[in-house]
Amino acid sequence: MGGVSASPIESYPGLGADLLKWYDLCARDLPWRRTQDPYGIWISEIMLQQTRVDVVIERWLRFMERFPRVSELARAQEDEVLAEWAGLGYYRRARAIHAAARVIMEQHNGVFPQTHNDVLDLPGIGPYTAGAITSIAFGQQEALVDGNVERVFARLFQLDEITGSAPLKREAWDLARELVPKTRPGDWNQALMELGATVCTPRNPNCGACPARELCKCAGALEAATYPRPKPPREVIKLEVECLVIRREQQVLLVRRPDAGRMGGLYELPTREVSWSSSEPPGIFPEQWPAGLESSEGEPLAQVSHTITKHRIQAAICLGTALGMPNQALWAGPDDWARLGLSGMTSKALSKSGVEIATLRADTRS
DNA sequence: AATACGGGGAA
DNA sequence: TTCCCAGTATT
Repeated sequence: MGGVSASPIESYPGLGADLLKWYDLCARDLPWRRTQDPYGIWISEIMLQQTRVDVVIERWLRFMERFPRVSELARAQEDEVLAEWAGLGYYRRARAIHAAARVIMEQHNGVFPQTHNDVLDLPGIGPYTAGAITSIAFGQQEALVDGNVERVFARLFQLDEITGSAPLKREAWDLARELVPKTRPGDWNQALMELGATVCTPRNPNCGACPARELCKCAGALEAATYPRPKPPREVIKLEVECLVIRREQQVLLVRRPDAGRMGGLYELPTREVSWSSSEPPGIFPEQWPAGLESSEGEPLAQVSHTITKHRIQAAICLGTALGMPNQALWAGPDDWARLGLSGMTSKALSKSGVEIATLRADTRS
C-alpha cells in the first residue's frame, strides 16, 4: 500500500485556498479558458490528451474556426475531420469526436450532455475527460487525474509508486475525489494540472515557486524529482522501409490507409517494410508493393527518420513507376496534400525529397 | 493488467 | 538519445 494516511484533506487545510489563489494569479491565458461553451472545452480536452498545450493552442483555434459548433462537426465527412487533425497524432481521437458529434445531434438533440454518465458514454471520452468537461464547463464537483495531477499527488503525499502504474493511478483518483471542492471544482482541477505543467514539472521542479511547498512531503527539488518512481525503459523496434514517389505531371500517387488501425484513413506514399529488428515484421506497412507499383533503379531521393510509438523508422524515399492504380490510390498535387490529411512520415518525405517536390510546387504556381 | 496508439519538445 | 505529455480503447 502507498503512503496515503487516513484523511489527507484534514492534514492539508490550507491547500485549497493556496492553490486557487496561486491559480488566479499565475494561470496561463489559454484560448479555451475564455469560453464557457462545452463544445469548445470538449474539443480542447480531446486535443490535450497526450498532447502538449503549446501544440494544441494553434490547432484548437484552427479547428474551432473550421467547425465552430457541434452541428458543423457532425455534418462534416470523416475525411474532412481527419484532414483537420493531420499532424496531431492519435488519429482515433478525430474519428471519436466525429462519431460523438453525431451522437450528440441524434441522441441529445444537438445539446451537449450534462450528466457525468452521459458525457462518459460518448466515444473518445474516458474518466479524465468526463471529469474535465463536467467540472470545467458545468461546474460540477467531479474529480480528474491526468499525468500532471498524478505527479503532483505523488510528490505532495510521497506516494512511493511507479509513474503511470495502476496503484499510483488508483491512489491519485482516491485523493482527487476526496479533495475536489464543491465551489470552483473546474478551477481546482485546472489549478492542479497547471501546477504540474508549470511548477511541479517531471524534471527540475521549481519548488521555490510552489504554493504547496509548506505542505509538500518532498521538501526540496532534489527529493521531489525522485517522485514518482521512473518507469522501466521501453522496448524500441528499428524498422527500415522504402517509400515510392511516383509522379504524374504535377502529382504524386498516394494511398489511403485502412480505416482500422494506426493512422487509419490518412494518406501516404506507397510504403513497404524492408527489414526490422523484431522477430516478426511490425506490420505497419505491407512487405510488398501494392499491385502495379514498382521502384525505379538508382539512389534514393532522400532518407527520412520517423518514430511511431515504439517503432523507430528509417525510410528511403525512392522514385517509382505505376503500371496500374492500386486499391485506395489517387493522384494528388500540392494543393491536395493539405486537404487530404497526410501521415506525418509522408509529410516529412514530401518536404525532404527536395528538388523534386520543390519543382512540383513551383510548376503548380506558374 | 498490458499494450497500442503520433508526434514533438526538452534535457 | 530518452522521456513524457490536460488518456482512451482494446486485448
